[in-house]
Amino acid sequence: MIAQNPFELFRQECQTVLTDVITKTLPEITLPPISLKKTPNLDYGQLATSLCFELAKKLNQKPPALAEHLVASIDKSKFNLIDKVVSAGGGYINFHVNFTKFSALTLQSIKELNNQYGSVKTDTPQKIIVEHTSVNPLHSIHIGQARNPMLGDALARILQYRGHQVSRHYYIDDVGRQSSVVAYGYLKLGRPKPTEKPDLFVGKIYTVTSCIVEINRLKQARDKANALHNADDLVKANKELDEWISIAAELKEKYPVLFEMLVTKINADENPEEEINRLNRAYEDGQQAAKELIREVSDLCLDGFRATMNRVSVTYDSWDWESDFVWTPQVSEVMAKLKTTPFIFNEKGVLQFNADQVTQVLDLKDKLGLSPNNEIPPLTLVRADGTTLYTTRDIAYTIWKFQHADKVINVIGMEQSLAQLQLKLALYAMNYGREAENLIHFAYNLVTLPGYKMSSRRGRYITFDEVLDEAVKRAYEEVSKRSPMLSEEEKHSIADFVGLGAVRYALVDVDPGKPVIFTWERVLNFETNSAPYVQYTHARASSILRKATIEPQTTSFELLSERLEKELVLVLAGFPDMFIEATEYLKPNLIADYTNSLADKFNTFYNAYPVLKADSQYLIEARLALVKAIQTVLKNALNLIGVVAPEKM
RNA sequence: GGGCGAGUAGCUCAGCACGGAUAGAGCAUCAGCCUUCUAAGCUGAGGGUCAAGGGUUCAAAUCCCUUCCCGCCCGCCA
Repeated sequence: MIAQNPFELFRQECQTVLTDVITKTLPEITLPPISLKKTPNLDYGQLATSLCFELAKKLNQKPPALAEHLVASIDKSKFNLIDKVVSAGGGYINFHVNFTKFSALTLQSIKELNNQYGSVKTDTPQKIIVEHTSVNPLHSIHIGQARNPMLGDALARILQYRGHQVSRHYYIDDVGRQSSVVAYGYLKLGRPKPTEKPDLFVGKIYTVTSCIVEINRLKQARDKANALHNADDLVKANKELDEWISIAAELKEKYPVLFEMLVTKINADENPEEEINRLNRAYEDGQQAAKELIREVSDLCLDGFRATMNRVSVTYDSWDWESDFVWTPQVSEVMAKLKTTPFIFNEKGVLQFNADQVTQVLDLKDKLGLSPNNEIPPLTLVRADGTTLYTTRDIAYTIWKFQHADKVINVIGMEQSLAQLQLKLALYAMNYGREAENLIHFAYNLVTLPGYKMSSRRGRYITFDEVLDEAVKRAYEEVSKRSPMLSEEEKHSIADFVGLGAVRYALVDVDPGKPVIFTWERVLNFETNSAPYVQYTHARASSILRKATIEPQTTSFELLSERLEKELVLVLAGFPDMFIEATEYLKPNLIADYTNSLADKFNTFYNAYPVLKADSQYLIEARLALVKAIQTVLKNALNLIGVVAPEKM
């Protein structure tokens, strides 16, 4: 017999037995909702209900007596996966599984379903867009941004495994002023070919250009304030200028050649600021030269991003340019539609969206879980000069996404919560209620460096590539130390998946709501509770299977009678449950936790009992089947968070 | 001022949606285990007023209220 979710079968059986006995022995009460919880340990069975505590009061009985009474009245003839039901702990009813049958069911199911074990398919498959990463194409992806693709890719993987049709989208924000700044610098340099990894190359141009331009702008502001005798503005300008000049000194030292070149060329322009604004407007208008230029720089940067993400097996199905929504009528259509709603008002020539009014008119506060005194600030849609803002364009983009999907999950930092809420309310306002309800902001907290703030304008950040390089390097040292006999080729290949796995795991493992303070120690952990630990465990199981001279057999499961063996079977049987929870509640970190706890249990077992040298042929066969199942499940789970499950390491 | 997220062992974090049996891991510290299948491993020890106070309940780290503390957001930036 095979089951997609062995534990669920047991749960259903317990549920039926319990329901029957209550309706039979307590016909006078209406059947309460039955809650069966996993027990803290094997001694209490596998599932328990605390129902008697609640019923006892109603029935004016003591919980233990009630539990006894119910247990005594249970019809045992229906037991299949249930071994026994006992009352315990002053009122609990504990259900014990029949391990002979349950081990057989679980291990055979894993063997049979193999890489599909755990992938319990949803009854309601949907088309889902997961938008993630979406780093602006201005400089290399840094460690503070890398948490996003790690979470987004894990989400996409689990949703797909659940049977949804998932599409991974990258939104390229190329319309902002920043894109024009980098393109301007790139143009001044004569559109050079990158001499290094292209995103790194573009990043340097961006940092230096934006610094020079900023100093220029501030000098003008200072002179103006001086002329007008505006003391406040003068102080402000001077203060900012001081800061930028210190940044300039830093950059000049770091990239002397580039800096000199850009200073010379940019200062040759009468008004660099105006050049950039002109470029920006030309781009929004879709003028050919501007289009070619900005797309060219952006593409360079994106090539670099693709290379970086490729290293950690993250890929995308669609690259969506923000500019495409501006050049086509999509953004203007959204504006036209919004204007027909009563939620738009004009303030000094600026179009605003009254988000709060939407919550009132459509009575959404309660529905969206917003506090009644949470007054949502209005959103500016169109500037006085007629140009649109980021969130305005995002509305058009979101509507477009819903033309291709039933559900949209945006993996975006939680500092954008308000903007994401306003976006959702705009959908409601435009009568896109279904879309609004299926728009999910998957928020995560920031990654910061200890001691100082990561600053892209100072070019002061740790790139994701550096982190990956360092991880692989340290993994290599580790392999060389632990397995000096391996060939160089093998060492490098192991170092690669260990290092990259460690980083992926570390960024997915923590609750997304918690901030992560980046330390090398944290990300490059090779010990318990890390990808390398789980990978090592998988390799260890693989090693046993490789050395086995007999086949795993699925006949003598009653021999798996050690407590640890039973616990292992339970952990394996619980994989589908955990997977469903991780998917339905969008908690990829559960997967990482699960791999660790399975690895933990297996390693304890490994140290306590021999497999290949067990007492009897039958026991060897049964334990081999257990090891095989563990190997399969570890592999399936690791795959969901994009970590390689190696045969050897 | 308002909103959102967080506060659990010296440090990093699970557990909280759905209340339940002695609050769990790892790091660090200390003591052990490689002539049996991979020691990136295992065993054991110490370490907790679950931020504080109140409330609901047979039962609260978990639910409700108040307070404190930290981060983020409240732009004609993205």
